Amino acid sequence: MTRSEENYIKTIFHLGRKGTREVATNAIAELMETKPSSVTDMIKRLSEKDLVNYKRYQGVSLTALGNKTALGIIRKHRLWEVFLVEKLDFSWDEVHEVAEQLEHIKSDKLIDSLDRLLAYPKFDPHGDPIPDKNGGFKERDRELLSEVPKNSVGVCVGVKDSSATFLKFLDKNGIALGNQIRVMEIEEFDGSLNIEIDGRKMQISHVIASNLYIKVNND
Amino acid sequence: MTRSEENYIKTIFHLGRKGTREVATNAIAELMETKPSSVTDMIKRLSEKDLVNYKRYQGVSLTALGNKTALGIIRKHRLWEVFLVEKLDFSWDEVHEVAEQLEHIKSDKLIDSLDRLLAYPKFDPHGDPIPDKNGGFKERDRELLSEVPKNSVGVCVGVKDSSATFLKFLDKNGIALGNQIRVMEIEEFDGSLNIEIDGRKMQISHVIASNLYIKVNND
DNA sequence: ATATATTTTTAGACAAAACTAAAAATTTGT
DNA sequence: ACAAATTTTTAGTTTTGTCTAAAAATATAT
Repeated sequence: MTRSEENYIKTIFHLGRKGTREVATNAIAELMETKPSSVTDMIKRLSEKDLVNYKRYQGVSLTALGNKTALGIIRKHRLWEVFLVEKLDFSWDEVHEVAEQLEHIKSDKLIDSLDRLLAYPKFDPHGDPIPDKNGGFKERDRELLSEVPKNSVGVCVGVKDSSATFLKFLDKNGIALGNQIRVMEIEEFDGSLNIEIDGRKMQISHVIASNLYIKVNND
Repeated sequence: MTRSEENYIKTIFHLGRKGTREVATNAIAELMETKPSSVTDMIKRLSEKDLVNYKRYQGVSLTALGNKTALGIIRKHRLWEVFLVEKLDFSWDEVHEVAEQLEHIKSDKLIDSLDRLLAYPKFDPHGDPIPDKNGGFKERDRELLSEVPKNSVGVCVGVKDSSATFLKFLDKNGIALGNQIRVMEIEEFDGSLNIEIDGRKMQISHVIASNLYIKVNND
């Protein structure tokens, strides 16, 4: 598998998660910042290798093999992210770019040893689950902070948007994974929330709340 | 810089060390297991980028920029090798292949942090020096075991041949970096040596001795 | 339902990096 | 020194992955 093929597989996987099964050519092109014609070319190649199901004009989906491949790449990406944060003191907004490169390194021994060094982490620095060796992983029981009712109490366990911009914003406002959160008030008008987070009271916009995952207590 | 360009630069650097300044097209092709015509093509490209000095039929040498580039890649390669051995329990015969991939990862922060994690090592698992951030490094004072006189005493500090085959041979015979070595006898006939290594007496062939570096005491 | 807009695919080009085969330059042997 | 051998380069192809421009299929809107 070439680097480029791996990137396509990964993108198709991510687009397939959130939405319909069949992924549109244009959606892939947009996310990968490439042209639709290039996507069509690559899809044909992936199809020949039995990594995707493809019928012209009908979108594309991963085969079982493609899915397994995607999970392998995601496993590597997320393990490297944990490594960068835990061992090399990267902040959570700096890891993505480097992990994008490291995820393509080919060595089973390397990734298994890394997993061991990190003590078999189950989640990456953004709260996303890390597939195990066989591609298995459990989506953590979590909800968007914007979706839970007033008076909910829980722990911040992940972010939906993991762009550097959003993560830096959270840093600036002292919001981090593991923080205790209580929803004090939900504003009818604009959907903003009054929350208590690790003892501090603050107000956050609906946009912020809809990009934070919370694990609600006694659910 | 593409991966391929980096590999050429690295190869030209290594060939330039051991031998004449000007490196032959054929030598590069042989070491990289490619064809001379491919080498010529690439040399032209590197020349355009001012990484090598090139005059047709006259061989090739690195420019100052090319040299700096090579040292940067070698620094990364050797730091990753240390990481693999120290942190991931790779053996010294397993690191090269993976380091060949890792050396191409682009991130200054990554490599500086890795250097810190490893406590700024000066030598890689084969005893080769690791260039610092600015490309500076000191060749350790060392000699081939085959070159030192009878009764020399010292420490094994490196290998010349770092192929997996040779390294595994050394493992099997309990020879490792850091071992104390005394040259008891040098056989006129075939150049084989009787040595005492960490207390054990053994005989090694001239070929073995000429691939082991020793730092001789009181030199 | 049919014209319009959008999406997707095809066709043809290009750059990187490799190859083979043949030509040109250099080196070597006598 | 000059013919033979070797080394290096050129010329022309190939593969991967991209692009633009145009054609084809699908979706949408009145």
